[in-house]
Amino acid sequence: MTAIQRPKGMQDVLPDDRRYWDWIIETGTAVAQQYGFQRLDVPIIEFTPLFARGMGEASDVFVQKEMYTIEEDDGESITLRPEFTAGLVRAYIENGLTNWPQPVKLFSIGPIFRRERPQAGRYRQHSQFDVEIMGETDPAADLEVMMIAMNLYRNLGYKGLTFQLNSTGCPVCKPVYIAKLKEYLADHLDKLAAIDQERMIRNPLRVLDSKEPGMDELLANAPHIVDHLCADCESHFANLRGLLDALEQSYTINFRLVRGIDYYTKTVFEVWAEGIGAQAAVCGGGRYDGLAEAIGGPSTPGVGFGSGIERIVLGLQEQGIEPPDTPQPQVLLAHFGGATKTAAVKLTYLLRDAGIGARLAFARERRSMKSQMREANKYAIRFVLILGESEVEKGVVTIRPLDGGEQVEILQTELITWLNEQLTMNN
RNA sequence: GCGGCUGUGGUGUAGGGGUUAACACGUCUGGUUGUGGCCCAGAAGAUCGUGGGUUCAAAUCCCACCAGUCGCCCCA
Repeated sequence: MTAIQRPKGMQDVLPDDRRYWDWIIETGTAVAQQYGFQRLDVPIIEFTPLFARGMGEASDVFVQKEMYTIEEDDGESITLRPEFTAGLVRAYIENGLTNWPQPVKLFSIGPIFRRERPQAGRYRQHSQFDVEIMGETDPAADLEVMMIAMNLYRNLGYKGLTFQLNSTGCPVCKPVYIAKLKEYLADHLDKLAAIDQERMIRNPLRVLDSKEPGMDELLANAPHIVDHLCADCESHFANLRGLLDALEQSYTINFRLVRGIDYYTKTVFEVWAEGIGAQAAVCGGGRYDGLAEAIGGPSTPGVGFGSGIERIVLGLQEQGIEPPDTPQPQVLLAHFGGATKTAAVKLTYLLRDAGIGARLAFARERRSMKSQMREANKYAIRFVLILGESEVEKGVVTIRPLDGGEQVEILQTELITWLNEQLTMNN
């Protein structure tokens, strides 16, 4: 029998990688809070219709088969969340946040699930840092979520990021544009690959995102949505750009940036990083003024983004950026079994209660000093506290500094004071 | 769902038909009685991804499957 393995597309986050996660989550939380956002967590499972609605017919079939959906005995269909936004909007409506002072600024962190074929930077379970503003149409709200993303990456020391920006219009101007795009593509049908011909029928905007060779020129000459926005969308977009310019935040207007789902309106954006494979977007988001209504709530504008933590980690590692050191105990208690062990255990917990991190050497029987010293060395311990028979008898502890300093003997009653002095030095 | 590449101790690799599968790192033990790093000595740890086939003989060649990985599709 072979040992059971983890399911496809699921990752174990080992301590070495986990350092990055903690750092990212900590940094993201700090940035969001600095902007006045509050954390709200929603369940990992929601009723399936929450995700099915609002996505639109084009993505319906394709997207839904990539969800982890469970049909329950009582006939309810539930789904492992494939995104954050729908759940947060649901919670906003269900818990009456509609009656809080508007807008409501929220963030969340956690796993999401998509049943796709894994590749670099794309896993079936991945985690997102997610930020949303509900109940605000001001382009300054769009700016705010975008800047949270940028701030996060900057605080992490990320280099070489590009802000990709586009507007996807609204229910008024988007259909008009799609018709124009379709018309143009139909005129050049012979130049389209089979896959793009399909896309043209199913979800024409996606043709803009085509990876087929030779599409650059054809698409450059195609109608671009920013030239076909209605007055409202046009001014929203101009306004947002003006604010970005005022902050001297560089960005690229990318007319090929599209989102496949119907609920997006006006602003769409991504942040791209180099060196993490074909899935270069480290962050994707936009405005979704139609979503709340689509899931049965009051019409409420919203804007937000999700940023994949695994991809941020990949990018940081690619750039050789190290997370800050995580705190480790700086003392280890060595002993020789029997009464010395009991004394060591007691002293260990005394230190821990006093807020001093301590590692206790484990040993079922008498264990050699050498072995315990080697252990201390492996974990970058600064002081080995030795409790042997003679120390226990005298009520002292021998302190062996591992940095080459002189070995000293201290009264056990003075140990905490002594350590507090030593450990604050050089730190 | 489709395609490319890859599967040898914990990790990284060598071995590309012939008896006990090699090396490095890591792990553990020891180098006198209670003292680390470096060094030295030793040990543990691999059904060579799984199953079939070819052959006197397979880690090695062939097929299938599985897993990983990269890309396509899709991307909320």
